[in-house]
Amino acid sequence: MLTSAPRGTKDILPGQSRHWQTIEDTIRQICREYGYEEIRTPIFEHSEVFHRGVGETTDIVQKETYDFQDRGGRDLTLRPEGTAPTVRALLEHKLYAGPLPVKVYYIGPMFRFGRPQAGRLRQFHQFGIEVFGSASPRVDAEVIAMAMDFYQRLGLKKLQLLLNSIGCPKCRPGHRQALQEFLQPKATELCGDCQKRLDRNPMRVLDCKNERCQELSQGAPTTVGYLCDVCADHFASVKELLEAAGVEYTLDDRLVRGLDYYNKTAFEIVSTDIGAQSSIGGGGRYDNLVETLGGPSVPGIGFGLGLERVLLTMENQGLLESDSRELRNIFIAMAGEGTAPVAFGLAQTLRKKGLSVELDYLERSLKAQMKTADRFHAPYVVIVGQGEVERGVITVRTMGTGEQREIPLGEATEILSGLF
RNA sequence: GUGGCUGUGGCGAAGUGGUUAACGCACCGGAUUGUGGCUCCGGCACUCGUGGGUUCAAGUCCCAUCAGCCACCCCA
Repeated sequence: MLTSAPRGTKDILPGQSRHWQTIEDTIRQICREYGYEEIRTPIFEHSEVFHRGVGETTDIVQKETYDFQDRGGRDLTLRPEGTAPTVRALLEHKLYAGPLPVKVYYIGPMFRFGRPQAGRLRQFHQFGIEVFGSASPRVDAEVIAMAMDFYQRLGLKKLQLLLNSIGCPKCRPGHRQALQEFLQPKATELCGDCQKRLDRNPMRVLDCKNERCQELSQGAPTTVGYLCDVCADHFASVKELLEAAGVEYTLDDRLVRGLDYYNKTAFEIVSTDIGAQSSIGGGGRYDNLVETLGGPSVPGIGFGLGLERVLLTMENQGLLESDSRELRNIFIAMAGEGTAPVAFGLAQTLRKKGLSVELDYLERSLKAQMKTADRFHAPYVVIVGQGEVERGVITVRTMGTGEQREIPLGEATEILSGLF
């Protein structure tokens, strides 16, 4: 299949790349305003980074990673998410030893092996941020508010912010036990996956999509019901701060994120406009991840937003302009012997003045060149004809009105750049 | 990994097993002399995803395979 991109990957063609650029511009802008600096990590890491970071029991690690060995026999993995690599970099460069908190963002491709469908690719892109070194609920609130601000700037509508707290290692055992006791009697009726989860990670039963499991877990003990004082206070503060910032949220006591490293605050943003994969972003606090990866005890929190899903939502909400062609300021048409050097030279000087200038590369008829100029929506066309060249002038045609006038070649640069 | 639907020119889309595979859009060229947008005329398919098979004959039937789409699992 030499002529098709690998399954689950997509070329971003010129008509689309414009939209990516506007999203990226928005990202850079918002990060500047919130005080986040970019970090760029490799797209592959030693496999252990993800196995230990994301969690061995996680679906992502168990069946979705792109693992390979390089020629030196190293076990490597294409990154399926951005947090673990960021933490690795934090440790490697001891960023935690500098001023805290450390606030970074990243944009880039992620890789997960799964069947492609609407809003799901094997190579997709995420915009994520991470904050290290503060356990304060202020950071939780800022991170969440920033995510919502980002969507808002792009014009996304009808989004829902789901919020939950899944507690910490102190309060989780209590909840875990209560949950297991609640589910145990019904164990045989749960789906296969959940029967395994019951033992390993019973929380996950709560957000199982299986209808029967949903019914069975009705009324089950929730994480918020078992929060320790510290976690409860923390959660209350996060909510209070969000309200103060005017960020609307929906409490969802079944929201349990799929990555093992989360604790306390967990959130997810969903859109109803992109098919079955409704989540367009999510994140949470991970106060133990840095330690898990062999570093000091440094609290962290962050989010990861799926850019394809953002784009999909924008598309389905009619937020993308359909006109895909870049505009040109000036098109230079030429016809006849000896006109090419004049046209070419003029194009260069105009470009150096900052104008977007197009000219004919196919040696086509003047008529064809005019058509091309029209397609570029060039407001002005410069016609360099043999007669003009001999007289030391060029013709400038205003496409909107069809008016033409001749100007001396020597003054062309000044006059033309003065039009913009 | 599982399931459903689909696969004809750059795109969209016809095509009851049997001559030269419609049409639309896009693209290219032309409609007297160097000029756009409208109109008109013309041009543009030696693998009908690929490989097998059935048949006198297959784009049209069967199988396999690949790919796309959608859904499940899970997630962004």
